[in-house]
Amino acid sequence: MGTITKALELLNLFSRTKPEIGLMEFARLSGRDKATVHRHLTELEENGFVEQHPQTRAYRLGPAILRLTAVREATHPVRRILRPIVDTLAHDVGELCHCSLLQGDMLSPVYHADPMIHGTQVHFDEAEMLPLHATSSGLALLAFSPPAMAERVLTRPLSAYTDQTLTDPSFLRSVLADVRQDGLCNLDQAFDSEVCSVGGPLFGPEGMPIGAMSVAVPAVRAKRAKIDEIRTALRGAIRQATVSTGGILPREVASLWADAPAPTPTAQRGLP
Amino acid sequence: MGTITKALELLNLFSRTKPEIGLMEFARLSGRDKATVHRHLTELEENGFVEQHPQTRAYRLGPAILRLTAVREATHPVRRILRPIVDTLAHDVGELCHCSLLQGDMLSPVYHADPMIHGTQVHFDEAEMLPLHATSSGLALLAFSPPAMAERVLTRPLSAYTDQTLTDPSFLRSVLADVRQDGLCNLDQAFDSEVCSVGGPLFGPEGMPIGAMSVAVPAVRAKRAKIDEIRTALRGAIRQATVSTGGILPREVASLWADAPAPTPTAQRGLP
DNA sequence: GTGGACTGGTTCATTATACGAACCATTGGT
DNA sequence: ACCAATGGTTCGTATAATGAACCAGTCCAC
Repeated sequence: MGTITKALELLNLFSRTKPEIGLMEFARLSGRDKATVHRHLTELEENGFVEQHPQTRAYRLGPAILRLTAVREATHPVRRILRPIVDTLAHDVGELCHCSLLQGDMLSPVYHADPMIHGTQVHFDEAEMLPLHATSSGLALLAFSPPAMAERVLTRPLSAYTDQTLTDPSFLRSVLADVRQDGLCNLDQAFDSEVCSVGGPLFGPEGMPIGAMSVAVPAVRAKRAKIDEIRTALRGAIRQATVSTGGILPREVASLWADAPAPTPTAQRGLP
Repeated sequence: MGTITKALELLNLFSRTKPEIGLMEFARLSGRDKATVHRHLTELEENGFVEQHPQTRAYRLGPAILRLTAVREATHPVRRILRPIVDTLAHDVGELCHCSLLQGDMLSPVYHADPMIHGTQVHFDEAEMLPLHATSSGLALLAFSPPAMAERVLTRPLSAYTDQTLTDPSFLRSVLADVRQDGLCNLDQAFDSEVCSVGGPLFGPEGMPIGAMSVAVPAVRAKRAKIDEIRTALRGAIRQATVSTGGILPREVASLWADAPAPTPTAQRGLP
């Protein structure tokens, strides 16, 4: 593993619940020597990726990432475009929605919205990368990815996050086949033991999946009717998100969802 | 220079006008060997800091920075808090406003707003780091920084961006003394040959300057009355920004601006 | 106050790793 | 068919990363 990766991995140790980390804690969490971590941190600090609290000497994420995000969003405003779509979806279905982009073999959260209208809420940490094999987002994405990629992911050791996580490659292959027939992926308590989710793929300009959008529901509220409502709304949101970000819905998916409503939920009224 | 810095510096080559960069161009711009750059880029890509366009093979900023920004903003929402303040200021004075955070010996832009009500507009690239000695933001910040920092910056070679950039350390020291008397810094065409700007410092929780906010005006519109209007509005915005981000206005500045209006511009009406 | 158990930070000999000239493989233009 | 680009890879060399041992400051119990 290269030095650059070692340094950048330190940044992944920050999270919503751990926004500041001291030197020794960094060393423990990363399993590396204190001196090494210190050199990496000072170099990250010189470049503004972390900053050090002058009193406590703890480190936190620095201003450089804000600048870089502004640059990316100025020319490639994925987050800005997805935000209102996710907000609307979350409001319409009354549950937590989030979208992520593919990063290597994981999903990197981009935005999430929680309508907060229920007492129980699904917890979502945008710092946490999501595995492909244990989330509805991930399986939805894998289903429409090149077969080589799915194989690469499925033939690796698959960690179980709950006792319902699917870790059998051959069974997962059959799940992917189902998802290809359907366009969406329903998953029960595979990543979080009290959460059911429905996810679908987002496509890029070449019709390749580049990310996913999904709705997460506390298992206790995941009745059939609710899930059906979510599936309808999600299809519309995904279509809108894909088109708005400059992607194209592959023919196979477009025909699958030919009867699906347009993004405006009013289209549903005509149905029996 | 360490390997980490070499890799992270590649990210600074992206800008609003150059959102995608190919391997050879990276090598030219960074002055490093093609093989080295390629290794750095692949390692950055593995960590999601850049992504590669599958067809053109050019690189652009990746999804990881979005995730990290979300983590920082969730626990330390400087940008989210500053945005409406800068928007309001830009609207009130009708000119481009921006705020930046200190990063080493440079300023890292965090947000800017352009009311776009005039034909001529000041150009602002959030990718570009700002020098301390040649901007009103930078001098405002230096004026209230520990003397050791100002000395460190002023005794280095000071590059001239225009023929009016101040590069004489002793003269700059006198400018800083004036700024300390006044709280704000006016600068004419020191960084951009057709732009005048007024800047002031933002303070952190220990009363130390952590950034700056400024208004940039095309030189042709920089009449005395306009500048006075800007100075008044800027003082209010800076006070509001400092307080809202959890900082404290040092006593010296608070007393300087004791007669300054509260953030709401209505306070001005009572003046003769 | 003294001792001990924590921190954050630094040094320097060892060794792993980053470097770059030279090398393919493709592409696009003439 | 050729040349001039580009992106990408290889491998011997030399540089830069590593970590055990070392300070120094802080906190707390006794």
